[in-house]
Amino acid sequence: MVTEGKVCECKDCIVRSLIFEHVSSEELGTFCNTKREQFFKKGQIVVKQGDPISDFVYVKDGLVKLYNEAGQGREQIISIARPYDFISLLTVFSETHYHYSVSAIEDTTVCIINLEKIKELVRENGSFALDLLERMSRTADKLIKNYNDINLKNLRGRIAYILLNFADKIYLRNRFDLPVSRKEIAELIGMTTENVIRILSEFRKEGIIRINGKEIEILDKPKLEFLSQHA
Amino acid sequence: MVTEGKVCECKDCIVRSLIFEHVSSEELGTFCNTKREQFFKKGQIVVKQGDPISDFVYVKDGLVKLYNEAGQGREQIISIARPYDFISLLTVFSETHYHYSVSAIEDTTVCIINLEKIKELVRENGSFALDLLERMSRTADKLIKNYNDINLKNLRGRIAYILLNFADKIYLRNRFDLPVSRKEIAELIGMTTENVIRILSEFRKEGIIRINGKEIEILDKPKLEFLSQHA
DNA sequence: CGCGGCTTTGATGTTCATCAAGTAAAGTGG
DNA sequence: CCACTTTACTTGATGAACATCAAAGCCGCG
Repeated sequence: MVTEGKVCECKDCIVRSLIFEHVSSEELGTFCNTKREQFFKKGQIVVKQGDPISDFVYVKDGLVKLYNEAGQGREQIISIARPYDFISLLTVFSETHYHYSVSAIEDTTVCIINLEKIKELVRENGSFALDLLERMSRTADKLIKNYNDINLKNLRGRIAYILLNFADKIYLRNRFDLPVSRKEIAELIGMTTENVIRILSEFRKEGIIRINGKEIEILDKPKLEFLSQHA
Repeated sequence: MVTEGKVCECKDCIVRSLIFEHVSSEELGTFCNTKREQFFKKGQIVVKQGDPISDFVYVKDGLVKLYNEAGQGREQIISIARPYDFISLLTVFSETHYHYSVSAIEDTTVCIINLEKIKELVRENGSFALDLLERMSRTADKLIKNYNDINLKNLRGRIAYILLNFADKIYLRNRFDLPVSRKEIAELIGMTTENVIRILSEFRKEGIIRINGKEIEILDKPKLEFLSQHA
C-alpha cells in the first residue's frame, strides 16, 4: 500500500494488536496524528496528582508506579503498571483531574493519545468500545483482588507475596533487581520500611532468598509460596 | 404514542434516566423483553461466587453486599451497593464467572438484563458505551479510594468513617438502623468483631453516639469527623 | 424450650509501628 | 574529584495497637 509509511508507527506496534485489534488502519490514522511518545528517565514524574486529564496514557516500555500523596509525605502506592497497561484507565472516563500521581520506576516510554479522539473512536467503533470495557474491567478486577489478597496476610506473607509477584508476573525469573526501594515496597503493601527490611533479612537468614542490595534471588520458592498462602 | 404501554416499564424507571439516557425507546424495547425484575428478602443470595456470568445486574431498590469467600469461613466485604449501582460492573466484561458473591442486606429488588443484549447495545450505540465506561470508571475509582482511605486509619478512625458513611452517603440522616451485623462491619473495614463492638461502646461512653441494638444515632458529628480524619 | 448465632466484656499475648542510632550509598556543589 | 549533604538501608529496644481466647447474656427461630 502506498500510504503505509504515512499512517503512523502504531501500525506495527505490538500494543496495537492488543487493544486496537478491532480498529482499522484508516481509523487508526485519524488519531495517530495527535499521538506522541514520551520518554521518562527512572524517577521522573509522568502524571502529577491534580493534573487535568486531557490524554489517554499507556506504558509502551518500562515500569511505572501509580501512587497517592496522602499528605505528611506519606505515599500509598496503588499499583505498578507494566507495558500495555493503561495508566489512565481507572479515572479517565469519570474525572477531569487525576487524583493520583504516576512516576517511572524504570526508564519508561509512554504513548499519549488525545482523550477526545479515544472517545470519538468509542462512539464510532462498537468493537473497540467493548475491548476497552473488557480491558478496564480486568484492570479494576485485578486491583481489587490484589487489595483483598494483601489484606488477609500478615507481614511475612505480604513480603512473600510481593517477591513472588516480581518473580512470576513481572520479571519471569527468580533472580532480578528490585525496581523499587524498601520504602516503596512498604508503601505498596501497607507496612513500615523497617519491617520490610527486617523480614527480608529474616528470609535471607532462613535461606529462602539471597540479597545483594537491590538484587534478589529466590532460593526456596515452595517455602515462599507457602508463606504467601498461609500467613 | 400508541405502543407506549408495550415497550416496558423501564421507560419510566428512574434508572433509565441515569444510565440509559442516550438509549432511545426503540432500542430500549429490543432488550426489555429479556429483562426481568427479581425480589430478594434480606439475607438471600443474589449472586454466588463461581456462578457463570450471563446477565447484567443492577440494584433497583434496597441494599446488597458484595463479598469474597476466602475460605475458612472468612469473608471479606468488597463493597455495599445501593440503588442504581451495577453489581456486575466490575467483572462482567472481563470474566466468565463471578469471583465474588452478592447478598441482600435489606429487602432488595434487582433488574436483570441479558448481558449479550447489553453488549449489542454497546456496539450499536456509542453514547451508551461512553456512559457505561464513565460509570464503570467511577465505580472502580470510588472503590480504590475507599480502600486507600481505610488503610490509613486506625481502628477508631475506621469505625468513625463507616458510621459517617452510613449517615451521609446511604441514609442521609443521623439516626438509622445498621443494615449489617457487627461481624459484617468488621469484614468491611478489616478488623475483628470484638474490636468493632469495643470501639462502638467506647464511642457510646464518650457521648459520640447512642446505640440501641442495630439503631445508631450520631450525637457528636464533628468529633466523629475529626476521628475519621485524624486517626 | 433449647439451640445456634449474634453481642458484649475482660484478660492475655502477639504482631507490628515507633523511636533511636549507626552504616552504607548516592547525589551535589566547590 | 573530593568533601559534604542527603537519602537509603540496617539492627535493636520499647511500647502501643490489635487479635485471640474465654465466658456469659441475649435474641430469634424451629
